Amino acid sequence: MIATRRDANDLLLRGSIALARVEAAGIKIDVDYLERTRTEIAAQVKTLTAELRNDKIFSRWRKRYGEKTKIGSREQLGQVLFGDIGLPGGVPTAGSRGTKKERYQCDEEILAQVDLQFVRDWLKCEELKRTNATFLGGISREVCNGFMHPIQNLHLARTYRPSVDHPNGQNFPARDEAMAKLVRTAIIPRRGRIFVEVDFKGAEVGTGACYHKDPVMLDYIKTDAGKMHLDMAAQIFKMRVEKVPKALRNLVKGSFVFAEFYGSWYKNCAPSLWKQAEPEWLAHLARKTGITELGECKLPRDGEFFDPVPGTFEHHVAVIEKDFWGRRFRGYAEWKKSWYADYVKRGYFDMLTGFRCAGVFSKNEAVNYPIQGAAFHCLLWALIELNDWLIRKKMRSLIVGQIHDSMQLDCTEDELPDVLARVVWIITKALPRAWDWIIIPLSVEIEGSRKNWFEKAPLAV
DNA sequence: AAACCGGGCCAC
DNA sequence: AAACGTGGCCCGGTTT
Repeated sequence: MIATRRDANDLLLRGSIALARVEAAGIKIDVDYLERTRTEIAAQVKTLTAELRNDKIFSRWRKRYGEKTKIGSREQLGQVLFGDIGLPGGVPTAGSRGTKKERYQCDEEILAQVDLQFVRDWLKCEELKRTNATFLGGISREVCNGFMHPIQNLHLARTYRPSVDHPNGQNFPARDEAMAKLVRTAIIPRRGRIFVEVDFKGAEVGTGACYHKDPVMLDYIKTDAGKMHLDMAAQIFKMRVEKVPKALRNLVKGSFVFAEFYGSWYKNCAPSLWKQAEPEWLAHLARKTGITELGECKLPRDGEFFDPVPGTFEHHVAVIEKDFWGRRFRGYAEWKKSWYADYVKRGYFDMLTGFRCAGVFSKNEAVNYPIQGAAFHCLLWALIELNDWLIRKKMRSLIVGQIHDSMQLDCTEDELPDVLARVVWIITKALPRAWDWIIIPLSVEIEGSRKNWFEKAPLAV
């Protein structure tokens, strides 16, 4: 059955009702830990700030800005480092708010190249301040009787994805181990329960394949979806697949494969890969190919195009990109083209889940929205089913959150096996039966902890 | 003082 | 021709 706009409306309504219950349930917070940690971090920030103020770079900063000196100002730091001292690396850009005033770009990537203790300490200090303000502070502000109740929105994103606010429970640190620990330790299950996270494996890649049906992609998905990142890493860095280090595979996954899926291109991917690659990977590539230079990677300007120079990494990535879309994932590329052409002709496009997007969209938007939206709708469908079942069975276990392709549960010990079995059944069996456009196998990853979100580990079903 | 905006950074 | 998609939120800086 093809999903209709009526189906989409029903999903939105039932989804809103289910998410209202998620909001009401709320997530338990270890308030003691939270407030203790906020105090500790504040003390660390104070110490670090005092050290920064003793540095001779800060004297220079102070001399220049006087009363206006603000130690948290990136604009001022950039001016001092790259303007006054004249360190290399800073790029002046146009100022904000239509003013012509130039300022130096001063993000972490640029600052990481400055070999000064002052700058390393400044970055550390800012990260701690940000963690305390955005995440721990954000939770603390919203805690009520030991629970936070983030607002679940289904009507804000152009993609028909969800968003969450007060606080945003979808962007708590995960990748940086230290930051993740600081924040996620505060998220705990109710007394005697287990905090569970159910994750849709490869939700977006799989949903994309349901649109374009690219045979190579389908093959990867049916055998081992992760293999494509390995293959691309091997191709780009001229290694045997078995020799590709995990970190390299992850770099290629993020900075090439997914970037390309979202619509990036070699002019952006090549510098990103080059800058993040370990020296030994680049040395290996140099031995194999003679490539020792990134290349200019100059973006088109005033109608002028700058061809990559053969022998550079830019050129190398351009060639691989051509192979990526012209051979490896040709079916995906052709789908993008015809999908966009159809949209331009009609002025709208429909998702596999029945949602219609009408309006002005760029090519990247028009090909990404339907994938992102429908991928989330799979999770939403499962969340609604699980919620209904929990109510029907008078279970005490609760759904407490959702992050696009995962849901967080707060399960009682006695219900845990049944809940997990049901969730697996809903996603892997009931969902593909309900939506026959799903032509790929669905699988889930389940983790949990009796302590807190950070301590989560795989759970056996 | 409030409103607004850009830059930056967190997640998927 | 176009060129990384979607959000929330913090801070600093500027305008109202």
